[in-house]
Amino acid sequence: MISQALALLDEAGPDAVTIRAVARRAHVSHAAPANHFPDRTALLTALATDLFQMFEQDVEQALAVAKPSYRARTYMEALLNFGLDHPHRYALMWRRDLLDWNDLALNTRMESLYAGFVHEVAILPKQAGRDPHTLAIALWSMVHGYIALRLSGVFEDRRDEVSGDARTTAMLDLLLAS
Amino acid sequence: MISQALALLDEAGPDAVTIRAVARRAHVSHAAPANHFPDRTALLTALATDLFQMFEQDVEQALAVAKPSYRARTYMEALLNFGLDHPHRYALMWRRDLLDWNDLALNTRMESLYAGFVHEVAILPKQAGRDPHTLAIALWSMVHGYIALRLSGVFEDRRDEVSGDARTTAMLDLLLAS
DNA sequence: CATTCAATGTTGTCAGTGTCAATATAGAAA
DNA sequence: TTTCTATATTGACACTGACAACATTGAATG
Repeated sequence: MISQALALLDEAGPDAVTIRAVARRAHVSHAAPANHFPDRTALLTALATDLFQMFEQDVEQALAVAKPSYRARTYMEALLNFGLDHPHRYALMWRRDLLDWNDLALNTRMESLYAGFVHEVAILPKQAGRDPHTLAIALWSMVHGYIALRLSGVFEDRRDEVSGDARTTAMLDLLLAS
Repeated sequence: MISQALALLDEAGPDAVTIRAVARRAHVSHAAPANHFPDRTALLTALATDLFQMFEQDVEQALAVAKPSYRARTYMEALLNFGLDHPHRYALMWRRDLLDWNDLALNTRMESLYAGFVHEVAILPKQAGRDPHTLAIALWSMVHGYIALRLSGVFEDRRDEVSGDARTTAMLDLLLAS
């Protein structure tokens, strides 16, 4: 069920992940999914939970080969890569109206992801007296906002791919330097 | 038509702004809106265009009474206030799947808004040799990301309203200081 | 004033959707 | 062999966006 939902998501975005479309793709009647997920929100929530888990694996993999002084930065670059490589997945993961934000499994994944990032930020050097949460939120916000705006197409006609990545690097430099 | 759509948007979010609901609210048959908007996307695009215009007026008003050295910051605070005060409006304005991103009127509004911000950033002091676009994108991304994450409810249970605003201030300080 | 015609509104229909109810089936547990 | 739980199916309902056919209205034109 979820694997078919993921395929639909990648192909045509969250809107295309309909119960009936998933059922068709699984060669099953339109009401069969109801036995596994009470409603569409539950299906999408389960899918998003898996996506958070997949992303966390990406991060762990990237951190494993990262220089000790670049761990926070590696974290952000992993987020950036995930978002730009899988726009539909990224979009779904933050769509409050489509997910059950009170779901335990989903919350656990999100907390774990965020806690990992805060930890990397907290062990950054030159943290003298500064609240790591504030810095973590600022950094996360910037990366999230940049991905969201790029996926919205806002920056699309203002620069090409290559210079965009260069700008991203410059942005991270800017904030981390401070 | 649009005023009813706005009312529905504020009450129950973008999903509630359906052609038929707008028609019902206007005491008109379900197909009447088709004479003014070819499809739902066109209706939502027109609504979003108006929202961008309304936001620009907010900004102008705020800038009119802002200290000369705080103009860029005022801009960002206006964005933040708009997003947090009108979550549904803000959400619609960046929903690529619901709007016609090639619409001329919408693009004009967005360009104008962005150009105004880049201008304020460009005239900031201590700009020595730095690309104002990079700084503008970084700042805009951070504010946008922060709003998006707060509206997603990610930060919800991590701090209360007041300290959240304090944190926002701290974030802006952080980035502008650099 | 009468006619024309473009703008706008109405009714009816279609396929697609989420959700529910009633029913069927299969397979493990007893 | 029987029972019962998990799962699948069929059918229905209300809702949606979209289209087609038709009605109304009112201003411009002769």
